[in-house]
Amino acid sequence: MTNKKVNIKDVAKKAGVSVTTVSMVLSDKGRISVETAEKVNQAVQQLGYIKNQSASNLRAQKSALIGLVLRDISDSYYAEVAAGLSEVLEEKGYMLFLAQSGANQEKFDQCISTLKAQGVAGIVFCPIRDIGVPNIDKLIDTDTPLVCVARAKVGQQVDFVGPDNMLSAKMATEYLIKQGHRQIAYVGGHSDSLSRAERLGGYCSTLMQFGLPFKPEWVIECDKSQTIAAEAVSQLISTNPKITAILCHYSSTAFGAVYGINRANRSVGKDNYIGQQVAVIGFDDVPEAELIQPSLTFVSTPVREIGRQAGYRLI
Amino acid sequence: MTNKKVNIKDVAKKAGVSVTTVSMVLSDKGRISVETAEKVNQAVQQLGYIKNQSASNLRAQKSALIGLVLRDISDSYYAEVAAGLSEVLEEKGYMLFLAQSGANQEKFDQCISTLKAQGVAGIVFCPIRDIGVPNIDKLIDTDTPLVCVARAKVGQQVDFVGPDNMLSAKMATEYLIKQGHRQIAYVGGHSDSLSRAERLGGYCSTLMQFGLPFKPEWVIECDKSQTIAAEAVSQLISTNPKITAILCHYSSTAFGAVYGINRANRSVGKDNYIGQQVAVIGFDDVPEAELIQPSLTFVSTPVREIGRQAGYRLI
DNA sequence: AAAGTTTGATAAAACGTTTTACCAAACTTA
DNA sequence: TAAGTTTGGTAAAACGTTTTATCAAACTTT
Repeated sequence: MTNKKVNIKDVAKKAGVSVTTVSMVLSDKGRISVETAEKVNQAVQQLGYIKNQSASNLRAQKSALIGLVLRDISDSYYAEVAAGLSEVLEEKGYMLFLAQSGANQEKFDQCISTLKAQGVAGIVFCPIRDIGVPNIDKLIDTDTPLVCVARAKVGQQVDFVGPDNMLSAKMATEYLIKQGHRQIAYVGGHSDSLSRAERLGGYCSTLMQFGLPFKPEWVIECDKSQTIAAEAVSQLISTNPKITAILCHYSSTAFGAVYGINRANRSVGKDNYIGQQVAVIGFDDVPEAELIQPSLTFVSTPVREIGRQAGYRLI
Repeated sequence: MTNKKVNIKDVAKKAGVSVTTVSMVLSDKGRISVETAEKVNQAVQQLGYIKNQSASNLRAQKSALIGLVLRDISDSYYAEVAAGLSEVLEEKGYMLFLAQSGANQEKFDQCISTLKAQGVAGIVFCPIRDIGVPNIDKLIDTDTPLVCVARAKVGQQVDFVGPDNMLSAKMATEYLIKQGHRQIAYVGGHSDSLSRAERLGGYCSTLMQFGLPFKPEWVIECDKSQTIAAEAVSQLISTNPKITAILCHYSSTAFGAVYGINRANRSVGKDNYIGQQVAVIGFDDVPEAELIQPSLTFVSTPVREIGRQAGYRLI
């Protein structure tokens, strides 16, 4: 039992044809008769031949590999992007390379570099917070197509796919207004967050569109943690009892808000009468959220679709 | 501006040395003087040389690539595994290939085949439900190291990494018994699920260990969905009012149980007095579960660690 | 100073494909 | 039948590395 890997030469010998012919049969190029094709395919089958992609890529100077760089695949947002991307790539016969950049610039660059060494045909990346414009520029001057996937628009330099934050904030705000709410707060996120800026834009413009005032003191910046959000919300509605609805930047902010609202002796709900209840709308996708906390509403982002779009964009 | 990619030959020319020397400097092999090393490194820097891995792999007949095959990366369990695996691989200089097999056998085989074509140094896979033993055998006869990651032990043929389902069920059961519970049910999962069998084993043996009877009618098989679980639990505790605790196979089963318990006019809680409250323990990791539903307890599985272990095992 | 050894470097052969250029045989056309 | 064209196929060069065998020069030992 020879353990040597079978290569195209072995197949050629077995089929009684030349290496060229085998290659052509396998890649469906050139002119070959049905009989020889049949012979070759049989030989392939019998020997269990698997083409060596490294050799193929080397010679053909191209590959069917796509690189994906993201901070952490266990983040459900990124995982969803990866799933969507993988779906369409697979369909087109591409393979996906996964690289986790963590939160630091150096590792990010290294990921890109490694991917290029692998000869990827394209790269999809999710920028880390503090990646500056110059750094992105550094990536661009290459011949590898790039697509940037992010939670907010990061610049004009790169092909970009992301959610329409402004639109979803508009929708959420409009929904609340149409329910009769007039005092709507926005809680959560950091002031340097682009997605927050975009959503605030949608929030703000919708208020104006309906002739409602925009009050800066109703916009609260706060950390992602539930407990901090709970505290912030509790304080907010205690000092501003007129508030009847809250837009929450993170899903965790929304869950925290539930506790904050209870702590302030109010209750969470969609009913606007008596000003007792406070409506909460969160952004982000929370699977089965309505079952876990029926009183919460979420504006979902089609994250998987974003991944798919990135794939299409690349091809 | 020549757009041709710079290769090792260019570097050699620029540094005024041979190709061999460059290769040796870059891979830290052979004997080279510090000065030449310096020259080479400078040339690399100046030209922005990136090694062509395809060529390298081809010649060296090996690669630093690891393939990961799983059903769906957006499943948080698998995503966590991927993250753990990626962490340790990165550390060791390996790269990760991601392949989604979906739920069908054919695609699974194709994934494996593609990965082999890429010349991966090893494969980590999560078997899909209906992959039979013969199929796994088919994979084994290769020279590519394999590690199987699963929610339950799938056979002895392959190197296996997975959670200790029996142990966690033992712990959960013991915990409940020590809280004073005597009537403990197990709800959720399918009878052909191995992880369920393992957990039931732990549940059952712990009952016996404490001299408690095992009642088959307290073990309910049911679908993953919350609504179905709610219905099943409601019925279970209505017909068996003595039950004071429920082990739930999926986290969704646990969330469903909450509704089922309420529907049966009981309440969820850890207190065992009066037999009014019913304790619920779920398996699986639910991030921030205690904040979402403080009354639920979960036995967590160190999924990321499993991914890491798979990585170590492979190297 | 002759013989051995170490050091630092190199030319050339591989690795397994794809592609280019070319060819004989079999048909078509004039 | 001579000249062209199509068909089915091949030999050999290339892709960019790594590795093997080899070598001159510079030291060490006798």
